[in-house]
Amino acid sequence: MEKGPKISDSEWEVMKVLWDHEPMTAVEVLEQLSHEQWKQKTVNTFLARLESKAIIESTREGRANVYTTILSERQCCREEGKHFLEKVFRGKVAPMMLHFIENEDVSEEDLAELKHLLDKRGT
Amino acid sequence: MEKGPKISDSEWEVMKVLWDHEPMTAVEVLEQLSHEQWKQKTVNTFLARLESKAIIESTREGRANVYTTILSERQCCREEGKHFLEKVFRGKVAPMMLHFIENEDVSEEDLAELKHLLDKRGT
DNA sequence: ATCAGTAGATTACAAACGTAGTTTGGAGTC
DNA sequence: GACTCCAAACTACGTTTGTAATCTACTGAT
Repeated sequence: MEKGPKISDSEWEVMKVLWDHEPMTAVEVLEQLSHEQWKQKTVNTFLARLESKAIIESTREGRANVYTTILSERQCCREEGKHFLEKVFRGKVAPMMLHFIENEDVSEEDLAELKHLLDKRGT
Repeated sequence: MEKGPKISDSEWEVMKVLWDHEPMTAVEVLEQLSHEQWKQKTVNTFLARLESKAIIESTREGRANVYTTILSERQCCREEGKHFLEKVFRGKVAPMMLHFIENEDVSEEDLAELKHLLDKRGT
C-alpha cells in the first residue's frame, strides 16, 4: 500500500509552478511565484525538502541546479484527493460532490460538462 | 475574510466523532475511536487543543468535562473544501469533479444520484 | 482525617512546517 | 593569484502536530 510522501501547503505552491514550467532553476521558480511573498532562500528550502522527499530531482547545469518533477500532478492530486475525501467526507463521494455543487461557484458550463461526463460514464 | 482555524488530520477524527455523538466526555470520545490506536491522554490533548482553537467547548458535569462543538460539520467541510480545491485543483471545480469520477470508486448509485442532482440543479 | 483512584491540567519531546540567515566553494575580474 | 559575487549547502528557530507521561486536585471509602 505505497503511501506517498506528504506534500505541505507551501510545497504544493512550488510543485504547481514546477509542473507548469519544468525544468526550472530555483530563481525561475521564485519568478513564477512573484505574487507570493517568499524570499529566494525560502523557495530554495522548499525545493531541497521536496528533493529529499523524492518528489522532485535536480541536475547541475553549470552553476545552477535545474529541477524536474518525479511525481506527476495527476499522481499527487490522486493521493491528496483520496486523503481529503476520507478525512473530510468520510470517503463518500456523492455527498462531497453535492457539497461542491452547492457551495462553490459552479458555472452553467461546468454543470453541463459534468452532466455530459456522467452520461458518458453512466453506461 | 474570516479565516477559520486549522483543524489537523487527527483533530478531524475527533471532530467527526463529536459531530456524530455530542455532547460527550473524553472517555466516550475514546470509545467511539476504538478502531484507532490512540491512548486516552492523546485524545484528551486533542480535545484541549480543539477547545483552545475555539472549535469546541466544554462544561463541567460533576467530575468530567462534557464537550460540544462550536463549529458545525458543514462549516468545517466548507472551509476545508475551499482550501483543498484551491490548493490541489487551482480552484477549478469541474476538473476536480472529473478527477473524482475517474479516479475514485463511484458506485452506480452514486452516479445516478449525481445525475439526478445535476438535473435538478441545472434548471 | 487519611488514603486511593481517577479526571483534568500541565509538561514533554521529536518531527514537520514556515520562513529564512550564514557559510562555502567555484566562476569571473583585475 | 587575489578578490568578488552568487548559487548551493548547511544551520537556525519558533510553531504546529502527533503522541503521550506526570502532576494535582477532588471524590469516595475506611
